[in-house]
Amino acid sequence: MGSKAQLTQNRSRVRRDELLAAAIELFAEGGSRAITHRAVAARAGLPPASTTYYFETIDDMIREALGAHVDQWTADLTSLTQVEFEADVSIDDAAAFVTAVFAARGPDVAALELSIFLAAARVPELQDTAAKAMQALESLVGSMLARVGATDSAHLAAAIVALIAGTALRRQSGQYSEQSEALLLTSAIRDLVAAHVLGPDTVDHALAELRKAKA
Amino acid sequence: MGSKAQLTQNRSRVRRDELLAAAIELFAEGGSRAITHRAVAARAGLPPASTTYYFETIDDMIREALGAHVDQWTADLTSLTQVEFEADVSIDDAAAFVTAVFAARGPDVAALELSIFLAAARVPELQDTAAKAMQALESLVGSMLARVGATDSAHLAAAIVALIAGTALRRQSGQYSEQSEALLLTSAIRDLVAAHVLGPDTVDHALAELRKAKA
DNA sequence: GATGAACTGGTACGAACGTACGAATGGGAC
DNA sequence: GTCCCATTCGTACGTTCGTACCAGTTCATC
Repeated sequence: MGSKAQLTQNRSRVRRDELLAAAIELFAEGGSRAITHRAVAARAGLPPASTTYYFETIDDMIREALGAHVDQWTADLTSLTQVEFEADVSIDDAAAFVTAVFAARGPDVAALELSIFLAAARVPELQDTAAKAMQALESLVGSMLARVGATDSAHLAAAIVALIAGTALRRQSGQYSEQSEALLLTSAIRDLVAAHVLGPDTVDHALAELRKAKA
Repeated sequence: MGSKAQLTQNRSRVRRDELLAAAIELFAEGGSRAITHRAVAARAGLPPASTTYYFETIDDMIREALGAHVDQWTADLTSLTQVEFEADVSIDDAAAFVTAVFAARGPDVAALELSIFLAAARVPELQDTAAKAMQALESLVGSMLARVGATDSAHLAAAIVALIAGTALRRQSGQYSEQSEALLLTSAIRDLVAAHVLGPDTVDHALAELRKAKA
C-alpha cells in the first residue's frame, strides 16, 4: 500500500533505500523543511521523478524515512543485546558499553537520533515504531544489568534508560565536554545500581539522615 | 538588525509577538515544515504580508520563534528558583516540584519543549540560548537540592537534570502511564540523592558486593 | 491639527513546490 | 527470442511558497 512501486527488481529496492537514506541526510541537516522531492532525488543522485514513483506523497516519504531509521536503530540495539562478553563484566564496562549506544558516534548523530525519535513519536503511524525502539533500549540495559548480576528490575533499567537519553539531550546544549558527560553518566549509573543493591530501606534511612542533618 | 520594523509602537510589538506565538503553534503541530509566511499570518489572524514586515526571511522568523520560546522557558525556570518554600521540604516534595517543571503541562507540551530545545540546539545562532536554558534547569535543581540540605554538588544536579530530561523523552514513546513515569522519576531522584549522601565509598562497596555475589 | 515616520494590508511575481503523465528502457517468464 | 510489465526519467501542470512593492492608514511629536 502507499506506493505504486512493486519492487520486483532488486535494483529498485536499492534505489528506494537510497532515497530514504538521502531523506534522512537532509532531515539531519535542515529538519523536515529540507525534505522535498527534488532535494531528496538530487541527494541520492537520481532523477527528480524517482521519488514520486516510490512514494505516494511526500508525507509518506518522510514517514517511511523516519520509520526506517528508527527500525534500523532498534535492530542495532537488539543485536547488541546478543553480543557475548567475557565472564567478568564490571559495572563500568557495562556503563561504558551502554553509553556508546547513544553517544559514541558523536553529538551530531546523537542529536539526529533524538530528533528522529521525537519526530517519529509525534506521528501516529510511527508510534509503535518509537515504542519498539524504546523497548529495545530497555532490553539492552536490562541484559547488561543481568550480566553484572543485578537482580532483575524493570524499574532500574527504565531509570538508566532515562539517564542515558537525558544525558544525550543535555549534551545538545553544547556546553559540556564529551568526557565529562561520559563520566557523569557512568557515575550516575553506578549510583542507581548501588541504591538498588542497597535496597529501599537504606535509601530511606540516608534521606532521613539528610533531613535530620539539615534541622 | 534583521527586521525592517522599528517597533516604536506598542501595538506593533504585540503583533510581532502574536506572529511568533502562531509560529510556535504551527511548529508544534507539524514541525518546521508547517511554518510558512501565510500559515503563520493566518494563524495569528493577521494579513499575509505582516510576516514580511517583521522578519527579514522565513528562517529568521523560525529562529526568533524558537529562541523566544526557549528564552521564555528559561525565564520560567529562573523565576521558579525564587519561589519560597516552607522550611521543611522533603525530597519527595522537591522531586514532585521539579517533575512538574517538565511534565505537568502534559506530554504534548513536553514533546514541544523537547523538540524546540533540540531544534534550537542545532541552530548556531541559538546555541547560547539553549545552553542558558539548560543552565537554568540545573540551577533550579541545584537550589532544590540546597533546600533539602544536600551538600552542594554540580555533579548531582547535572545527573538529576539528565534524569528529568530523559524521563520526558522516554515518555514520548507513549507506552508508559503518566503516573508510572512520575513514580519512576521520583524514586530515581531519591536513589541518586541517597547515593550522594552515602558517599562514593558506600557505592563502591555495594558494587563490589554485587560482583562478589555473582561469582 | 499638521506632518512625517512607522505601520498596515492588498496585490503581484518569479521560484520552488507536489504531483501527474507518457515515452523510453530494461529485466524476468515463457 | 519475444513479450509483458515493472521501472526509469524527462517534462509539464497547477499550487504554494518567499519575497517585494506600494497605496492607504495610524501614531508620535510638535
